[in-house]
Amino acid sequence: MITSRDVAKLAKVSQTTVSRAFRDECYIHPETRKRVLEAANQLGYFPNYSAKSLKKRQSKIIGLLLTNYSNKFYTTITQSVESHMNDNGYRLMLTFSDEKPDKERKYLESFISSRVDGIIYIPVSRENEDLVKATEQFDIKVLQFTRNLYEYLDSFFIDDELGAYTATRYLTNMGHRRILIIESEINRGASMKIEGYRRAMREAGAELIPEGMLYLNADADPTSAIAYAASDLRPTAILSSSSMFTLPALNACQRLKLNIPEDISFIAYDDNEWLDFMHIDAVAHPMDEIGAQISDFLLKMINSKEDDGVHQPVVRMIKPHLVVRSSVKRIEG
Amino acid sequence: MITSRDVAKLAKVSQTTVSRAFRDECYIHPETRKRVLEAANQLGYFPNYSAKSLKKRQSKIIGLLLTNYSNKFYTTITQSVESHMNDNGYRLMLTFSDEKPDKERKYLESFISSRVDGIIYIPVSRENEDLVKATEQFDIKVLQFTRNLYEYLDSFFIDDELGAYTATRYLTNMGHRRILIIESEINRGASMKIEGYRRAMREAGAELIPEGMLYLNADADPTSAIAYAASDLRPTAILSSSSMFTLPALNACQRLKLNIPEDISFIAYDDNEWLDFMHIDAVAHPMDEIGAQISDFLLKMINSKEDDGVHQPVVRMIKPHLVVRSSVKRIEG
DNA sequence: TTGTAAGCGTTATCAC
DNA sequence: GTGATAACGCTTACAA
Repeated sequence: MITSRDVAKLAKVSQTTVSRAFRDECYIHPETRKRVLEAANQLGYFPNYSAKSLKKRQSKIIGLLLTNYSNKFYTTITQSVESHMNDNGYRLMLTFSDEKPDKERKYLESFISSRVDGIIYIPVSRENEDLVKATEQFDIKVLQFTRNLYEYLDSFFIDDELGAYTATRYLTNMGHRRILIIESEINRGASMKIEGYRRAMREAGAELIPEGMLYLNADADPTSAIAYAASDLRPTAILSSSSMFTLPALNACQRLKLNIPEDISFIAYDDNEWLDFMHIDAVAHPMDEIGAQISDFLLKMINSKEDDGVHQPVVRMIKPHLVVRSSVKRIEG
Repeated sequence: MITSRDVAKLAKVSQTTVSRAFRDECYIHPETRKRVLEAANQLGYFPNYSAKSLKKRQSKIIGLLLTNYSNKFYTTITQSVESHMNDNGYRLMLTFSDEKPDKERKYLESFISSRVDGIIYIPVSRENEDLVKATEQFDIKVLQFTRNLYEYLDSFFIDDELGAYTATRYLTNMGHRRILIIESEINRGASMKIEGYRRAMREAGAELIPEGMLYLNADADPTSAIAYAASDLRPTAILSSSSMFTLPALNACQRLKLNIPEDISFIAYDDNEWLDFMHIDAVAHPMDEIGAQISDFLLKMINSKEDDGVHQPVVRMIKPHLVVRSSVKRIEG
């Protein structure tokens, strides 16, 4: 294994000088640097980041802890974040909690032991709050993403209330009153999407019946559940507020022989290219921006050294927008 | 920053003993370990992986170098690989070359400096062969994925010849003779998919005309190009052999008012859930398996220490299969 | 079973 | 500008 010592020997300089040649902040004679770099190249020398991290007390690694990749949203953000982080000299460590607190725990521990400089993560439960607090000891900056579980952490998430409101509002404006919204069971009681839905419905003077809000978990057969609920309620429109349920909802419509938009209107949450192909309206997120914004924000946190005083958590809302295509029909009240 | 020394002090043992308590291979009295672990817990101690890596000369990191996330295939594999690697105590470093040799170079360098234990990667060009060769000096195991660019590297890829053959063969069996295959321009001249297509066509005694093979690059308007080609050739079936062109091809059919399968049959390469929804036949890959297989294979490479002698490269082909739905109509010869 | 001491490959500090 | 020397926080002999 070639080390800076070997390079030093060949270049006839001290090991310290080799180290200097590989950092641009340092005082070093241009010619010396050139000689060192040549020697390094000749020997096939690559600096050892572990040693560097150990000494500098910064790993130049960002930990990304997602739940899974079920959603195009996460994969797009991942790639964007990776690109931005890399542009700034950081490497990305990728993990998935799978919505399981014990996996979240394992990964947070792993991040701490890796001495990552920052963590972007989708919190699963407050079960691992001790670890979140422990990050502070190691000067690891943590950014909550998507969910706002810890009130004292900086947070970056989609304004789902607005997203669902915008979609529902569009439906009510088009004359719809019996709207079925589908949401994940996990979010029951704390769903901002349901809040947005309610607000729009109230504003339109539409009746808010419990049957209009369908909570589903992924394991049960969602298509059947939706078909059942739809044939019961006979809604004029469906708002699939989780990408997990969009295809099942579409399937349910197909099973009930309900054409979109003739027989039923449809809006999906989270846009993608095949929804575009099928001319289905969707609540979309400015993905390119989001990745850049999260990255910049975390990098700023990392580079600021305000260890003193109380930290006022920053909460940044990302505004989604409705992409109108042709899956919503205007109907008569 | 709490170190093993602090823990040692509190537990009234030597620092070595603390180190031992955190590894299960070592001789240590159960009670001592218990005392140490308690002390560690009390102090909020987390072992420092950089120090560990430096000393042990293994980072327990796997570098994953993909081109991008345009394809569901890669995201699924990523999650699967991450999961398997984590089960075996490895962390995943994720990067994207974006098909650019200079980015590939930068990431390979980064992996080497990180002293990753293994690399799974989609090679972009042989421009960075020096780095691929350099990995050997650092005992970094490299696994090519998807593409077989270096004949001396272990390799894991989809049998695209078979995939395209199977799809085309199915079409010819259903009576089709004028089949338009769409392939990426990058692969022109070296496309195994085109090979498979040709073989099936030959076997069916179908005429192989150049117009039947459409090479496209992503930047130009693929929908128009496909629509143009289709209205020219008037194929009875389309085989979109790259997921990049599936939606454009579908769009082209829509634009030409060609219904599937009544007016035109269709098979897509790379399956996904919305193709299922649209009842479109597709060449699918055993994704769950693939992630597990790649991971196991790389881990075996890492754990084997056959530094001696010449290494016989292992080439593993993954067999895709055709998922028949209802986008192919039987027609009369 | 436990402790001592050396060293992994860097960077930081301080001379010169 | 450059070089010696001491860490960084672990693991690995080797000794007790």
